[in-house]
Amino acid sequence: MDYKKTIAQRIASIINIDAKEIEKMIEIPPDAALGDFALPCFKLSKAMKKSPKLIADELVSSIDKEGFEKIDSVSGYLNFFIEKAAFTEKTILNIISEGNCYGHSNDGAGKTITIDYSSPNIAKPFHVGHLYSTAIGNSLYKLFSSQGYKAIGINHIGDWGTQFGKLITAYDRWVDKDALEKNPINEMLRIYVKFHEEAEKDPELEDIARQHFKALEDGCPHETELWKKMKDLSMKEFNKVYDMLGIKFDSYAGESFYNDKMDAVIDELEAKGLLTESNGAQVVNLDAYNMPPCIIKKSDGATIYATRDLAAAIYRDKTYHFYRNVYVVGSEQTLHFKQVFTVLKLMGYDFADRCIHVGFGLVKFEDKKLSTRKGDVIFLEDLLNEAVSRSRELIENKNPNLENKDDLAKKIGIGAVIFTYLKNNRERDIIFNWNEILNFDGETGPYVQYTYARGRSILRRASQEDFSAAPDFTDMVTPEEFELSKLLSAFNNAINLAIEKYEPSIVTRYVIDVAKSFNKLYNMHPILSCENKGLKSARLKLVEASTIVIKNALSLLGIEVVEKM
RNA sequence: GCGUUCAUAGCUCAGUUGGAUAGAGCAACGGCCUUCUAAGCCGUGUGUCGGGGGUUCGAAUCCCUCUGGACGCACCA
Repeated sequence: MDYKKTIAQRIASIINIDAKEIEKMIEIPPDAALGDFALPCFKLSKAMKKSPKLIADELVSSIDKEGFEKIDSVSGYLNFFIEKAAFTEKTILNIISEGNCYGHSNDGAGKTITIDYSSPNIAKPFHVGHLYSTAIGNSLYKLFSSQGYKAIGINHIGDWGTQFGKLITAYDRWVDKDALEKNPINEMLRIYVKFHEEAEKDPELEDIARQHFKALEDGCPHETELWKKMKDLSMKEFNKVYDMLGIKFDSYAGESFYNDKMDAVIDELEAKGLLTESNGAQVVNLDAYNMPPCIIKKSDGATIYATRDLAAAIYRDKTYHFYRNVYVVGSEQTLHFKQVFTVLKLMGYDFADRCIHVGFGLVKFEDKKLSTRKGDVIFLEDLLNEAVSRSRELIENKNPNLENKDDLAKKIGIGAVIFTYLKNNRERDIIFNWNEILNFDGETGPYVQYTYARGRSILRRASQEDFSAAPDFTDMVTPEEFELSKLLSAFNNAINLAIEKYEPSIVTRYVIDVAKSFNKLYNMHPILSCENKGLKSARLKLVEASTIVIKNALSLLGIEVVEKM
């Protein structure tokens, strides 16, 4: 039964206020001792011209109490206590029958969501900053998919732009071809950093770089060949990281993919009278929107990222007919996306309103920013490897007899890193700290995985016992059992909120709560040695339901579970 | 200077969209493994919710203002 709805209907039948209005007012008390649901009567006070306390008192005496243990009136609040056994039984059995699909729905059937995430730049290292977009985007992909949306994961690879002019300039002068063979990203990073050092002394290099990029756009063979080579080498490296993370995309259409689609966009802007010339560049003036102009074509005739983003948005609309077009890109680009969406709107594209920029904070060191240009970066691969070897060490320490230790270490270590990235509000900056990210105690990925493994261990033992009894929930009334069941039943709320706010951390927080609640119960109430047969069986069901929810929730975050650890 | 955004315990952060005594984790200290995995559980302490106004029966949450930080502000992405 949907308690909020039921309560609202019963109250609506007594007083003359719409049930939906009442439903919105119902809340969950801060302390379970106060009740499971509550209706604050302060808002009703004005309309009914009575004191909140009197309203609550009158409702208590007249409301239908079926399905509730008791209903209290406490200082203006109407507090509802639901019948525990009936609730836990229904919740738990429902979760088990839905299994891997628990939490899923068809709410988004027929709607397509394009999600642009990860999008690293070719010829640059995939560093710890890139994981933010990658992890958030991947989780959103799974969240939307779980609700029946058709999600399209797009890796908008940064394989075009002025940086290639710089790289080609640097390649021509300083590349070490042996080093490039052995460790392509390192060598490309080295010459990219050297370019910026040299350009400080000799600004002419910047001009040469721009010329090379223009030549690339015009299809000159030398530039094109080098571009291809660097792209192939980079993609190989990126795919190594995606394999470690277990992430795949539906499309790798990067910036270069739109190279032949930009002229049409520029023509269209021209035809719609939106282009003006300013200091030799072609721009769309956005004064009316209190924004700087959006540059479409630079004064040297080359395009810029805004042009490519316009072409990409139009392409995605035509190709996917999206319901939402989501960009998981750092918050520092907020203005850029506002400009692009506004230009789309000015072009007459209504889908502009369905384009969403999902921003997130910076990953930085304690004292400074990560900077590819200066070479101040930590490779994500190094972080992941470090996390894996740390968890491998812990396994050796704590449980050396486990099988497949390497595989376990990988799932735990990488899961820990992803979990950390998805734990907090995405708008927050992440201050990169090795000790913190490699700490596996407390509210961490390993904690949740450990909880799952504990639950699975109990279920394994139970299945080996010669035990069978029909589950009987009538005695399942302790606060721990009831609280855990309530949490498990709230999985969908967490998912829906996460989707509404494009915020995976809501699911991360939720699964931490489930794990905490489970561990508390685990320590207080024996399960396998429970003497009441019916209750033991019911508790086993609760354990099973808990493992299902943990597994499904972690899966929405892109994290795997382990059976033992 | 303009714009966006943030400020909650020593540190890192939650806070269910305005509700009941503001909560976790880490760090510190103490307790719990001959009983289901101690990567766990239990206990102990700390707050002018950045300051000041306002709206409201009621504000960490909404509005204004000040202070401090982050990010952005046309030919990088």
